[in-house]
Amino acid sequence: MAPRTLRDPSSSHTIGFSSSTLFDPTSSPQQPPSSPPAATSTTSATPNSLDLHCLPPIFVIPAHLDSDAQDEVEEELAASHAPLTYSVHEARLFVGLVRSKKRAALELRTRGLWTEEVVREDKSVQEEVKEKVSRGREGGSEPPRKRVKVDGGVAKEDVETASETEVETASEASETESESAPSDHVPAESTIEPSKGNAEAQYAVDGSSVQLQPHPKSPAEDPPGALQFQDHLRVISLDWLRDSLKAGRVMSVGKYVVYECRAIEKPTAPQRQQTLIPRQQIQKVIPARKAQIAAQHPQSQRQQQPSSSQQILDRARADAGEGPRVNQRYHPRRTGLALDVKKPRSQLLQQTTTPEDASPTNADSGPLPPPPDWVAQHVKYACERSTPADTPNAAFVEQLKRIRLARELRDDDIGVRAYSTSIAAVAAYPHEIRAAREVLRLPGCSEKIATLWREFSGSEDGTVAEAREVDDDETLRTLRLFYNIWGVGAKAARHFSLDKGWKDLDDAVEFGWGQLSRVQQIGVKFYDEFAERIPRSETEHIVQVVREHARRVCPVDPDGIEILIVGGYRRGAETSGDVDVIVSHRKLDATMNLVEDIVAALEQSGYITHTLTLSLQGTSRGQATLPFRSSNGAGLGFDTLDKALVVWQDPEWPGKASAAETNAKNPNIHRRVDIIVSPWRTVGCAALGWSGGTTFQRDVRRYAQAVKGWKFDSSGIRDRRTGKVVDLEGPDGVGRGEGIVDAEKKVFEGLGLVYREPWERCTG
DNA sequence: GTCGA
DNA sequence: AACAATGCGCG
DNA sequence: TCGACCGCGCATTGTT
Repeated sequence: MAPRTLRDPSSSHTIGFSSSTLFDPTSSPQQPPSSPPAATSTTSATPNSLDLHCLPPIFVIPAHLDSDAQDEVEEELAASHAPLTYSVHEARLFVGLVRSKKRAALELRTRGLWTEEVVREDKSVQEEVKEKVSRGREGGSEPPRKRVKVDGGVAKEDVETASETEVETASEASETESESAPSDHVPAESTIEPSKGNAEAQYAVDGSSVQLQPHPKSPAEDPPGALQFQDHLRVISLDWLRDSLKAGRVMSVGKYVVYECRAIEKPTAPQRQQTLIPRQQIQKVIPARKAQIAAQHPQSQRQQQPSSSQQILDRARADAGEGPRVNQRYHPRRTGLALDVKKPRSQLLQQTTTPEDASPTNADSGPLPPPPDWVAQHVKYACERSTPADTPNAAFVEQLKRIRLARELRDDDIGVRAYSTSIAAVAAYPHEIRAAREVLRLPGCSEKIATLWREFSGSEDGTVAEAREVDDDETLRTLRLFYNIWGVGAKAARHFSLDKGWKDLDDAVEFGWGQLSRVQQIGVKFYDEFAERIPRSETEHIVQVVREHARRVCPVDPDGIEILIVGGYRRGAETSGDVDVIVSHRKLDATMNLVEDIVAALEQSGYITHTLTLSLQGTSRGQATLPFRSSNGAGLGFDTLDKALVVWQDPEWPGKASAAETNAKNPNIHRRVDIIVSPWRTVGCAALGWSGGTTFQRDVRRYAQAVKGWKFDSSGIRDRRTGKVVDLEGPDGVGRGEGIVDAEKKVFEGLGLVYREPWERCTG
């Protein structure tokens, strides 16, 4: 980690517009303060002689003003008889500590005032374009702008600021601080709070508009009172007030204008023909509008309600109508039609082996492959069938997954569940689907999925419109960006994007760093690194390190430590998004408090850089239930797992030694590692519970519920009625000579399920 | 979106 | 301060 | 036609 000089992270001056900075001409809010913020409040001492009564209604933007400073500003204005207003809608002039258009628009927007920039006519389009280009060059808006790397990216411009941000993030994140930072400044408590200032400082630094902004264009400055542009709103820098006070006269606002705009409708559902206007063109013409347009755009998602749901269904029907011969068979209307074809269909289901119905259909037909048993028998739980990773229908599954992602981003849990079911079924189907009929007989796949398949199979490029939206729709792209932050779910992503109007990670860092939770900050910090896939070899290495540390902290019987790598790795994936590893030990008490010890040891040796969450419920309850267990004869303690979700970075790298002087930083990618500690008694449940794909897991639970009346969890099984523990692994777990996988097999067996190899649990 | 009571 | 509700992650 | 759709622990936020 880069060395850094720190200024007091908790100092408010980066944000604070304190009285002293107000009147200090040298101090610019985005620079390290030239004077401490504390000190004297000159405010009331200066009775001013300005007369601002003929100004349009003024609104003071409170952002970055502590309440004192805000009061002060308002007092000054009031003393000058300025028409202060507290309604954004009434105001025509806005003053505040705002340095960029983007920021200005955001400030107004978050107060319910949506705007679009107005460009003075003396500004040619050419200039616009030029400006855009130069802005782009500056990094203000280039597209793949890799991140927000809270550290690296900014460091170029302002090492101090950037590295400070870096430090904040790190320190906040770490009760378990173990960065190689030589400076041990951090009181671990320095949580989230201070960093807001840093984010702000950083923003000011890279805010491209800083230099560009104050284009003193219109040389014909409007005198303060003259409003040639009645409907225009102007956001002006607080410097205007400061300078006016200093000069003792009302300065023309012209050169202080940060953002000139007009109010527009909050873009809501009804603005749906907007789709017709290619967004890119808008951007080309009026680049400065970009931010607003983007911010407005979110709502346009509604526009696809008619176009996607309804229309597609309609189209589906029409589509189905096109193929008259097979129409009804393909699209039983669930009510009547299904019955109409019921006979032929059930027949078909049972003996598709025979090419009986080969004749009727069109090109994509032919004898259908024999349906697997689970299809014929409508086996609906994914845990009852084999779902290998490689499916002949991968391309279609991919489309379905995109649609599911769109549902996730729209916070449609049920839709997500529905598509997951369909995906799992399609993924389990061993033949390349050649007819919609085949889709229809899959459990969890009905009209909609069949329709999608038709669209898919009929398309040039093997895609469907609804799936393309995830990439094409700007709203969804933005949502996805935020959703991909660890610790940000659908709710928060929508909040950031739709409510706050943030458009990219920079916005989150610049405008909302302080509103992010601790783990979200970590998630942002390592956004790019967490997105990197982990090859199997690295997973193995990481687990080896975990094993060594587990042994180290288990001195009584280090050889008794047993490890199983689960998650995607166990399912055979070439790469994983994270590393999941189960640690167990045959001795019951050996696993007690083991997570904490392992985590502590790994922090100690520098592998764990952050702890995202630590679950200790198992251990604490384990202790409590021990007596309970013995007294309760049959009943075993019901331990949940202890687990640690951590950020991992290998502290060793080639050339580390020589890097000491050069301040080279650890190039190893930060990884997400989940360490699960399970008591031996339930280690089979843990293995089962951590090895399958999501849908496989859900279906294990649904199956256990529906078929057995049990409540399955990766830490054990209970009977729903009696609440008693169901022990499938033996009172002390599997015995000598048997391992974790044996325990897992017993659980399958006890559940009445055929054992599925891990690579048969790839339900997506 | 699908299934089943 | 204690508790409840919500959001999120895990597979 | 209408409800159910995994189950758990932690962290944060809201309520009293």
